[in-house]
Amino acid sequence: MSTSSATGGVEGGIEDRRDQIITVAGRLLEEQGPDGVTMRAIAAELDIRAPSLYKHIADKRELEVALIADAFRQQAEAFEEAAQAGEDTIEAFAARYRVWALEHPHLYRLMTDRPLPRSELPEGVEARAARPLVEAFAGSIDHARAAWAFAHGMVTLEIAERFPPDADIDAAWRVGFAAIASSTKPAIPNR
Amino acid sequence: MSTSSATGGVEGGIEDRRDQIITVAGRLLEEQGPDGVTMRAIAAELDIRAPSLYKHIADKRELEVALIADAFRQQAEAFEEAAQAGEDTIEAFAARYRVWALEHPHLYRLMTDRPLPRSELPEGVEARAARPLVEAFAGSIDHARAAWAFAHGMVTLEIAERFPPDADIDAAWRVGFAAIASSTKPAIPNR
DNA sequence: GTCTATATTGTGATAGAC
DNA sequence: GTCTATCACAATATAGAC
Repeated sequence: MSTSSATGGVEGGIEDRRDQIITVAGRLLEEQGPDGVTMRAIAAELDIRAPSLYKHIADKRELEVALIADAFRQQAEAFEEAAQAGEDTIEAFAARYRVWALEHPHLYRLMTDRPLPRSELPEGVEARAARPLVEAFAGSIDHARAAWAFAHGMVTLEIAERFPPDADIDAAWRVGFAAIASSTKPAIPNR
Repeated sequence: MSTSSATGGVEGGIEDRRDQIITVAGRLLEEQGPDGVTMRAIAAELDIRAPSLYKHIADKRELEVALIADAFRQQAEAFEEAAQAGEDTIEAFAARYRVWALEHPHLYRLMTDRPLPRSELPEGVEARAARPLVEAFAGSIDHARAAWAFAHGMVTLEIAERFPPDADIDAAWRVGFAAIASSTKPAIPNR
């Protein structure tokens, strides 16, 4: 996990501690879910007491913002990696999106189920993660958004275990993305 | 809201109180969000003390299950109402789905963001709510599921206020559903 | 930069009297 | 069926010593 701080600068010893705190918070989030991320638990992992954390971060919200910023960077890297490997089709991005989300289900929820703290996020992180998909749709923002909503719905229902036990999730992905991917450029491979 | 109890029977005075409790819980959920639904708050609305609630329900989970069962009934009614009015197209169901979800955002989340307590739900409620959409897709369960995922993704991102402020949400609905609705029967009106 | 002590606030749930 | 009293637990955060 890349845990570079939201503020970005390198200011010495306290910055290291801050990074440790964020890293531990992220690990607790994925291993134990949101309820596992308490100030006490974070502190315990670092062998200090909870009040000491407040010398490094203002409050718990600051931690969440840092985790969300990090999540966007990870998503962007996954997409950019795919593009560099020549896998810049809509289907390839969908596959990456699904894999990343299922590998980080709690982080995925943290970054999607509430309004984004956009003013506190580093400039451009959201746009960077979105760019490859928009480009794959030749700049059609509405199609890109529809594709995103479909992927988000699928991933969300899969994470929440809300599909019926016998559902063929792969099949739903296939027909859904086939429909949306082909809607911009009907009979031509999408690039 | 139809608050008939999950057990179904009419057993006299205590059943009425149970229904009142569920009704109040549902109202608090929508008015104040999930954190507003505390046993103390429910009791206060009914002018009794929190411990008295436990003479009518076993625990808080039983309340949630009852609310979810009720939510399915409401959705089913919305779809069946549309079908009876001759609005049995995929687009019409999508519109109903969206409206219902946006009118009951917290209830919608309660019923979608965790695994369904299927064994505790009255038989058939889930299938009844799903049937109209599956029929509109001529029985193609994969297409119905893809359509559901798209609608769920849209509604969820809308409720969470996760779209960028300038996003044209209606446009995304249009292109997304046009793609999915036309993927089964390309050039023919979908019924 | 870490500590102890503590404020403050909250939750779901039970025991037992009436 | 309602009450009072209370348990058992947990959370974020601050004050002030060292």
